[in-house]
Amino acid sequence: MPELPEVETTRRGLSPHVVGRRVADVLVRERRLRWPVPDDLAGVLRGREILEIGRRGKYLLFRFAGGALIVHLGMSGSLRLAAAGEAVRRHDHVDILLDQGPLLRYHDPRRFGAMLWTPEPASHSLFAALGPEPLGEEFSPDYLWTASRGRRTAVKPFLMNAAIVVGVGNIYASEALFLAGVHPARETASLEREECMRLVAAIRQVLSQAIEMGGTTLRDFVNGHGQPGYFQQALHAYGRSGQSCMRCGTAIETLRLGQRASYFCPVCQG
DNA sequence: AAATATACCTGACTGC
DNA sequence: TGCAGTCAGGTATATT
Repeated sequence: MPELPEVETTRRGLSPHVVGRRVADVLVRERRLRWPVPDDLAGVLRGREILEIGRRGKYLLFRFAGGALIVHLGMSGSLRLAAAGEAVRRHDHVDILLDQGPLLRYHDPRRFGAMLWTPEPASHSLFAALGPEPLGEEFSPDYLWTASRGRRTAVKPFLMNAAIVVGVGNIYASEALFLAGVHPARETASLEREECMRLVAAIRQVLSQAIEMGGTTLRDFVNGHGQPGYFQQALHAYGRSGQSCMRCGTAIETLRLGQRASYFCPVCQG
């Protein structure tokens, strides 16, 4: 599923191929994403030069003079380079044709993603309430400790709350809690400073390593070149219910928190 | 104010 | 073989 590492992998893969190029046209085959794709998107983008691809949390920002194209991959989305004339597959919802070379093809079976235009990305409402970037300086043990005071919820949904820290979804929350040795159902307010330190370090480590390995591909994700990631080979907890813990050998257990499956080792995360 | 539930959507899988 | 039901999950929005 596209969490921060998958979005960053896409950004890095696409940037060298599209920055500096102009949009020739936009072809929308299916506009029913999370929100409707703007019906004048082709008119807005045509002729504009892509200056940069940025990222905020799990949002990609294609920056142009005078605005930005916001792209979210949802749960099953991917954005990749395709050769002109390459066969269109089911769920290839949008093509962004460039002035030369391959085109950008947006594919999203579950259509939980989004493609929006904004003239003012800095003040867009989608970004207004987002917490700090997990790989940035602001996300520190002190920050997490302060943010966790008075919170009665379980720590796993707390870490998945984008207002606390962006980019951490179900897979990496499970992995970070395993690495930090913290039980996913632990009450957030009871976290000690030492545990906040371990959690910040674990989140940074698991996200960084996943980016290096090109993200996690469970089913749908492919990078900007259409290739899967391979961090799924490095997962310690996620999806390993009943299998032995890689640290102590105990069977990995699962429980549901906030309607989401959570995987943990009952001994290492006791 | 924070916590929880709901809606959106398709494909893979399970059980009858 | 088919069909109904369940689950997966990011995040905005509604409800408690």
